Order: sequence, then C-alpha cells, then structure tokens
Amino acid sequence: MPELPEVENIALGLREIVLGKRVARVSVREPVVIQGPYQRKWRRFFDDLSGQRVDRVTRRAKRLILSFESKAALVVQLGMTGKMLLPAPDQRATLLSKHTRMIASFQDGTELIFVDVRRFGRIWLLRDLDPDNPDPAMEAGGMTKLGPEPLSTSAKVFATMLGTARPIKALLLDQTRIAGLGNIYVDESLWAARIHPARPANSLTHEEAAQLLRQIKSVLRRAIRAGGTTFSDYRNAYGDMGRFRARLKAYQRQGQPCHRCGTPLERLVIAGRGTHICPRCQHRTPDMAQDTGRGE
DNA sequence: ATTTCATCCTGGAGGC
DNA sequence: TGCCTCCAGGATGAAA
Repeated sequence: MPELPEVENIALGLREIVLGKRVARVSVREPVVIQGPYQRKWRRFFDDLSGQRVDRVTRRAKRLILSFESKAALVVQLGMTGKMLLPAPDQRATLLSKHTRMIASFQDGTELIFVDVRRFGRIWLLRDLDPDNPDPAMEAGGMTKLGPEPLSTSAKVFATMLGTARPIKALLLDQTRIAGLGNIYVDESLWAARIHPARPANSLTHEEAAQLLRQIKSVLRRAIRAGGTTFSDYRNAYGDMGRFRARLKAYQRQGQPCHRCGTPLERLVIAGRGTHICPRCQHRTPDMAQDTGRGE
C-alpha cells in the first residue's frame, strides 16, 4: 500500500543510486504490467532507451517517475504490493523471484527491479514527459488525470473541493480530487482532525476544513521523515521497512485505546474500505467537533 | 455528470 | 498438518 510518503522515500533512494547512470538493457518478465501507447511495442521502446541517462527521479502523487535525457519516461504505479528494488550484487534470489516483473540493468552493472506479488502495479512507457510538469504527458499517455498534491494545496482550493455530499473519506481517497492519500493516511488525518470519516464533505465548517488540511500535511510530513509505513509489503529501494507504523494513531488500531481519550477504537467500513476511528473523538456533526472527550 | 460497486490478484489468517 | 474460505486494498471501468 505505497502512498505518497512511501513513494517519496522510494524516489529518494533511487535518486541516490541511479541518477546519471546509463541504461544497458531492460527485460520484461511479465508484459501485463506494461501500459501506455508502447504497451505492445515495449521491446522497441527499451531498445531505444539503451544508452540513455537517467536525468530525474521524481514523484507525482503515488506515481514514481524515472525520466531520461531523451524525454522518455517510466511512470510506475506500485499498486498494492509493488516494489522498486536495488538488490545488492549478492541478492540473486530477490532478483530472480517469481514475482519479479521487470529488470533494468545500467552500464555500471547496477540493477533495478520491479517486484509485485499481486500484479496490481503498472509501468507506463511515455516518450515525451517534462519532469517539471508531468501531468500533460501522463494524460496524453492515457493515465487518469490527478488532483492536486496535498502538500501544496491551499486552504482555499481545499475548501472548494468539499462541495459535495460524498463522505469526506471517499473524497480524500479519490485521486482525481486530491492525489496521494490512501487508506492509512486518510484514517490518520481524520483522526488527527477529529472528523468522522462518514461526514458529508459539504458539512465541514471552514474551521474543520482548514484543520483537516493542516493535519493531512502534518501526517504526511511526519510519515515521510519516518521512512513511510510498513504493514506487510512496503519496502524502500534498499529493501528497508518504514518506521511510521509505530506512530499510527488510528489505522489498524481497533480495540486499542485512543491516544487522546482512551476510548477503544472501532473498525467500520466506509467507501468500501476498512476504516478506523475513535467513536468518542471523531464526531458526526460540526457542533460536537470541539468536544474535548470528557463526555456528557 | 456523479457516485457506487465489482473486479483484478495472491498470501496470510482463521476455521475445522 | 492440511484443506477450505475469506479478506485486504489501489485503480479502473461498468452500472446505477
């Protein structure tokens, strides 16, 4: 479940190692993962990529972007279990795992592999992407249009996003509205902002909306610093786990005491997703939002 | 147009 | 020990 903080950390690791290196060859072991206009012509695409230097390694929402000097780019959507790994030379077993979908070799011998147990991950091949403005190329290549980055969204833009009766949780998970959050950080942000995930988005007061956006940014920044959250599958480019799991306040903590009020957290299903809340802190109406948790 | 819902996929957990 | 069923969950495309 790589979300924005996890992808940010993967990009960081890849940047340290593959930036400036030249591609030797790329082999695809599971063509199903290849997407975009060159889906059926990936051999040619990767032949053309040979000798190209990696110019930038960036992130857009949950997408990882490797761009090359020719303006060609790989856009990686990791899905649930996708990993981009730089296995050490002695890790042949990882390299040859039956879940390895793609292997890219660089001229200095470095290898970068895409491993994905559940095959939800996808790699888009694009010819003309500007890393400083990747959205037009991604859309032209057939990728879904993304909403703004949460970390650079203003309170004003965020407020206009909330003019719908959909549950606030569904809205935050909708990548076309705001792009980068997944189930973990949505639950964490709503807990931090004391807002019930089933609240219609348009029932939030201005104060609640501003508070929610502040908490989203705060949670994301802290998660990035902690290397992301590993529940089972997530690993960074070096194969390390994230350290944010120990800091989670809501996600997967059903039955455990709320860090604010001690009430056991509950699990419910909202927007088709497992949802974790404090039934006391996170209220369904704005007038209860200031409740300090000391009860009636 | 907007929003919901089934589908994809596999390892791990739980039941017996 | 082993077999079976169920579930997670991001993105997508069909259906309502």
